[in-house]
Amino acid sequence: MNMMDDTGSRETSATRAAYLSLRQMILEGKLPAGQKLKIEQLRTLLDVGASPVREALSLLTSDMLVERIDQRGFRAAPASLANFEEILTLRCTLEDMALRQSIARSTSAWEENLVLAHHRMKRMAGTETFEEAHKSFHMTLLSAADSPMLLGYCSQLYDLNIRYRYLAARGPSYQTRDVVAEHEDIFEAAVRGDAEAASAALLSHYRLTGAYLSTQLGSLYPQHDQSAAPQNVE
Amino acid sequence: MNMMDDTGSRETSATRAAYLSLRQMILEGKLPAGQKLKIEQLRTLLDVGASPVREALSLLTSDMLVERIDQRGFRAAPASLANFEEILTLRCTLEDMALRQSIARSTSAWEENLVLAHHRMKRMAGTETFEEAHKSFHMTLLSAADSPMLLGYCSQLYDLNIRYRYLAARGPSYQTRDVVAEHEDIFEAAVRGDAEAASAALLSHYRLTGAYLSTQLGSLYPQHDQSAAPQNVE
DNA sequence: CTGTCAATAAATATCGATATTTTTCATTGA
DNA sequence: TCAATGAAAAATATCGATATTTATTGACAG
Repeated sequence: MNMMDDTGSRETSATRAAYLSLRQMILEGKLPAGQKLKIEQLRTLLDVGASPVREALSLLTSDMLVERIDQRGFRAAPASLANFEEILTLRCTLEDMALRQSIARSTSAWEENLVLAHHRMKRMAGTETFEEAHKSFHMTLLSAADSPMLLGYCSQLYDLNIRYRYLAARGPSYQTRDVVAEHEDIFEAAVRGDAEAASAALLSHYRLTGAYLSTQLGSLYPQHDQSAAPQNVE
Repeated sequence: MNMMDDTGSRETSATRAAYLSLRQMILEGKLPAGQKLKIEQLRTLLDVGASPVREALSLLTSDMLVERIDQRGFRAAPASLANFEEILTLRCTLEDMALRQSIARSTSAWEENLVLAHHRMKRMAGTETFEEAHKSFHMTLLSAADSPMLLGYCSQLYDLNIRYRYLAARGPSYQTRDVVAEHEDIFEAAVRGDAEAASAALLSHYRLTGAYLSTQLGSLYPQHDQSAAPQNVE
């Protein structure tokens, strides 16, 4: 006897809850890049046992958001200008590939999903859920590609990029480019089935944002490049 | 009071040991694709507690060798012809990219490493450590590319591919192609600094092996795609 | 027969308590 | 003064014991 006295929801494991919280905190920079992540500290912060925390951190390793150092704990993955640029390059290559596949396999269901995702993103502009809708739009673009691993990489890289957006937001000024029009271009070309134009618009979108972020980040990272990100254990 | 009566060695954490063992077992097919991985079973098999096992499995999730289903445990990642082909495609794209970068940034140290890796691989032909030397050769080829994440993906995909080689080895016949000459071609072109030729040779190498594996696998997977087999062995 | 439901069995998830490292920091001997 | 050293403190890793959840089975009603 005991049970769900928590207000209605419940339903997830402690590990999953910890995973989602930690992930969000890292993406938003509440847990700064490179910072040591102490179990005991997180344990009390999230109010769960040590096991779920450890497991959540292990899981976050898959996302390259956390690094594990054998026998000496975990830390939030470091950030650097070089890492950001690598992410940008990889995204351009992989999303280009995925987008072309997706357009080539376009179906009416996909088209409809895309229309919806685009509409919702515009609707959400400025609100808290914009970030979510924005990712949804970009992933929907790619979703007709029949290649789960490729889509997984794209999703992962997208998230890694978010972290840099939050980081850049702390820099000097804020952007003023017409992102809405850029999305419109991508959207139109995709629905039209024009892979060439869609890809060009998408890459341009990323590169413009990338250039902007780079300058912002440049003022945060003088020039010390340091030890980038050795990802795989082993 | 207590202590290391284990014969001298020791030195790694239980989690790491479990990680390496499980990884090897999955790659070699001793833990068949799709199979449920029960904690208790593995706990006794590896002779460690449940925590290291769980953590190792979480870690293997990063490598896409294990799937985690919330609240109902882990299982070895399923295998399918479609998955194999996806891996092949991604490898071709990513290794092509990495190889070109690597050759573009070629240094004499890299050249020397490559000569060594190639020599060792030839030396090891037929022995137990060939697999290791073979991977080392391929990764050395790419190693001058200054892109840790890209190399991480390549390494991961390489490993996923190994699993299919083991699977295919159970199929009807065994290959008779001149793999040594193919490696020689790649090697020569790379040292010569001819990115175009090296890339062509590398992709051809992968596609030939891929075509061979596909036919072998075709006879193992009639046409049913996936959903795995929730079977228990023992 | 056949599908539903409750009781039981099995497995997963989580906690709390140690054992083992790593880190820190003051001390000592050149 | 400064490096080497060695406890003490802090943190990680691991175990063993439960709580929870999912899977199984068999009885019973339709």
